[in-house]
Amino acid sequence: MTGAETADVPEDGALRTPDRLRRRASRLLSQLAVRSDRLIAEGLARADARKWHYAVLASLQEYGPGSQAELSSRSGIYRSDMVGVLNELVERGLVERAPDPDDRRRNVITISARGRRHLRRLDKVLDDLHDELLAPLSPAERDRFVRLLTRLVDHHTRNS
Amino acid sequence: MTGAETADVPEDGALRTPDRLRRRASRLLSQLAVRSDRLIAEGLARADARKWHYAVLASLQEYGPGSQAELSSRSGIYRSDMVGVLNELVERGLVERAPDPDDRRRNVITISARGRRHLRRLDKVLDDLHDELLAPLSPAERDRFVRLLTRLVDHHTRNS
DNA sequence: CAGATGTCAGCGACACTGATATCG
DNA sequence: CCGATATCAGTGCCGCTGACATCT
Repeated sequence: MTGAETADVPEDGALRTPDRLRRRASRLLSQLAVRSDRLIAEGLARADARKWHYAVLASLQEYGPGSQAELSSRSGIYRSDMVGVLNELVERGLVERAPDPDDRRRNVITISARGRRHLRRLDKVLDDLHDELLAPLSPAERDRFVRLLTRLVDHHTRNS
Repeated sequence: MTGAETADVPEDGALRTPDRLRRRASRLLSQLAVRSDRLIAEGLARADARKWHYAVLASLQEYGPGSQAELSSRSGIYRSDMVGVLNELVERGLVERAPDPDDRRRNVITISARGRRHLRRLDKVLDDLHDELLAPLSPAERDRFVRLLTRLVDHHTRNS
């Protein structure tokens, strides 16, 4: 039953199960990322938001107003995509976009009072969603998981 | 400097840094998944392969020949996308696609000798790529990481 | 002039849907 | 008739590229 004709399996003890396919970190990672993205996207959609909205609003509250290019590097959204996200946020009255008098190429983006309220709500929504995402893990495990993820992400972004 | 006007941060000790944005598991997850996908895709491309090739070949070797629908559920590729992947594999002589005499709706897919050789090579390539992916982690940490990922993926696929 | 900025149009990959013809 | 199968066309999202006009 367990594929007998191929014996190229080492005595590793770690990967001798027949599901080397399923145990590959890269596969697990992209599978989980897809589930996670969907979970988050659907949860935020119920609050009439997308994850980019949160990223921009959070970066505005934490680091203050800024040009679109600045917001772009803060939040990880491409300059090209920033435009559309800001259009949606302005439309909803969550941020204000005003031309910078000191540098007329730029727009200064500021979070509004309504935007701050919305952000607080999104933070709660996200807390709940992450509770759902990490449900099978204990608090300590969640912490370890986030720490491992952080180290990996840091490593792969430093080497750009 | 550390955002003073908002005090909705509990004394958790875990998330009191101003980068709640960056520490969100969902964000870390999708960021890392993107990096990982790219790393794997580029590595496999150098061996004239894609990750779907590996998935199909590995599932064929481990579970034996099968119809396209079977391969689809084994490997997680959608039936619709299976067609194209198999076209590429047949083109390269790595699998054989023959109509099933017992059920003329089906094709029976079989891995070829060349496919088995190719699979062994891909397994080595993937080992190296995962070494690169998980570089900052010790062997024990890699194991823990994979275990955590597995539990999360399992949880989110059981509840379909 | 080089370089930064905001904007727009488009690409390729991916997970997924829907329709269709064929067959059990 | 229902259900499964293989195939094809197409959608929406995402990270990313290229080009452009404007301004420093």
